[in-house]
Amino acid sequence: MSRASERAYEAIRAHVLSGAATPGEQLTEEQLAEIAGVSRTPVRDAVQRLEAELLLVRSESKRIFVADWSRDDIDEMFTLRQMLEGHAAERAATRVTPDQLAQMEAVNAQLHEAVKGPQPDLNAFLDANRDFHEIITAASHSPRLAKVLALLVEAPVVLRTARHYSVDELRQSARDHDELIAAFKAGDEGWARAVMASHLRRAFHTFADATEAAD
Amino acid sequence: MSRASERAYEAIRAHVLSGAATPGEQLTEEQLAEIAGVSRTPVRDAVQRLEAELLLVRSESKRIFVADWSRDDIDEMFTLRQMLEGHAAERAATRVTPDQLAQMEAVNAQLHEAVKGPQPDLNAFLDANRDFHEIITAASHSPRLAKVLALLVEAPVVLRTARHYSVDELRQSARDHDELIAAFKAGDEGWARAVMASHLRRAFHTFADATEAAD
DNA sequence: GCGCCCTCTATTGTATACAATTCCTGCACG
DNA sequence: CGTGCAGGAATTGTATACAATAGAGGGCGC
Repeated sequence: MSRASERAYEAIRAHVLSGAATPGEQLTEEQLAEIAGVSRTPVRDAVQRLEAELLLVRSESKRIFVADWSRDDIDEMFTLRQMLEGHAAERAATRVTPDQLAQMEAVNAQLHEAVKGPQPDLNAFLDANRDFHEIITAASHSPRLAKVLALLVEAPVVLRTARHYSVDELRQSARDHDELIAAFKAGDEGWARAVMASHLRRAFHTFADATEAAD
Repeated sequence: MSRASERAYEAIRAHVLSGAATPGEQLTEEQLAEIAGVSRTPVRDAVQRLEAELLLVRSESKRIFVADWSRDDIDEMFTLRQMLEGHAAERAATRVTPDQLAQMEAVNAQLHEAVKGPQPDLNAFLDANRDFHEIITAASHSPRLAKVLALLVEAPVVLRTARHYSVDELRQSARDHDELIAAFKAGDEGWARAVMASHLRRAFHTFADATEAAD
C-alpha cells in the first residue's frame, strides 16, 4: 500500500500496541482517520489488515474494537506457532542457503549483544528475534506458511508493554537460536523441528508468566 | 459486510472459480466493479478478502491477478491443512458436544447419499464435505485455528472444474468420516488426529491425480 | 413505574470525482 | 538496430459527500 494507507496501518498499530487504546475499547473509523491524519478510505484498508492480524475485531454490527487476548488465546496462538514454525524449521533444515545461515548468525550475534549486560536492550532483542524467525520462515520456501505465520506472529506484540522478562530467560532464547543454527548446519530436520518446538513452548511460559506478573 | 461488498465478494469469487478468469490473468477493479454491479469501493474490500484467501494476488505495483496454483502449491496447502486439521480433530475429540456429533452424522449421511449411485452428485458431496470439516473446526474451540483454516480451505476449490474423481475415492472419503465420528465418540484424540491426517493426505493424492488427468 | 416504540444520533457502507502512480508506446538519438 | 526517454493511457489510491443501518435515549401508553 502506498503512503496514506501504510501510514494509517502504522499509526493505528502503534496506537493499539502502545497501550493508548485499551483492549475491548471501541474505535471509530473517523477517530482513527484523525489519529493517522488521513481520510477514512485508507483507514478502512488498514483496519481490514489489522483485523486479519487479530489486533482488531469487528462486532456483529461492524463496529471496531481493540482485541482482547486472554491467557488461553495466547496459549492457543503459541501452540499454533509451535506447530507451524516447527514445520518451517524442518523444511528449512534442508533448504537453507549458506547466505541465509550467515544472516542468521549475524542477527543472532546482535541478539546475544542485546542481552549481554545486566540491563538487556529489550527492543533490540525483540527486533533481532523477529528477524531471526523471519529468515527461517523464508528459508522454508513455503509462501502460504509464511503468510499464515505472519498473521499469527503479529499479535503477541500486543503485550510489548509487559516487559518483565528475566535476563536468564532471554539468554536461553539466544542459546536456542545457536542450537537451531547448529541443526541447520547439520541439515537435520528432526533436530531443527524439536529445537524450535521447545524454544517456542518455553517462550510461551516466559511470556505468560511475565504478563501475569505485570498485572 | 453488507449488501454491495458481499455481493462483490461472491461475484468475483464465482468469476474466478468458474474458470471465466484464467490463472495469471490480470483483473482491474473497474472491470470487477462492472461484473459485480457495484462501485469500486466495495470491490476493493472484496479483493482484499480474496487476496487473503489466496484466490487473487497483487503484483508489486498493486495490480490484481488471478492466483496460479502449481502442484507444489497444492501439496503445500494440503500439508498445512493436514497439520492444522489434525490438530483440530485432536482437540475436537475431547470437546465435541452430542449435538455436534449428531450434526456430523446427519451431514455425513447426506455425503453418503451423494455418492450412492453410479453417478455421484459432486456438488452435494463437496458441500457436505465442507460442512463436515467446519463442524470439526468449530468443535475444536480454537478461534484462531478456525480463522487460519478458513483461509487455507477456500483456495483449492479453484479446481472445482476438475471433477474427475473416481466414485471409489469419494466413497473412501465418506468412510473416513465415519471413522472420524467413531474416534470422536470414543473421545480418542490420537485416533482422531491420525484418521484426519490420512484422510487429508489421501484426499491430496486423489485431488492431484484428478487434476493432472484433466490436463 | 415499566415496557415499547419511535426518533435522533453515531457509525459504517457506497458512490464518485480527482490525484498519484505505473505501464506502455513511439520516437529520437546513439 | 537497440536503448532510453518522454508523454499519454490505464490503473490504483485518496478524499469527500451522501446513504443506510444500528444504537441510544426519551416520551408515551398501559
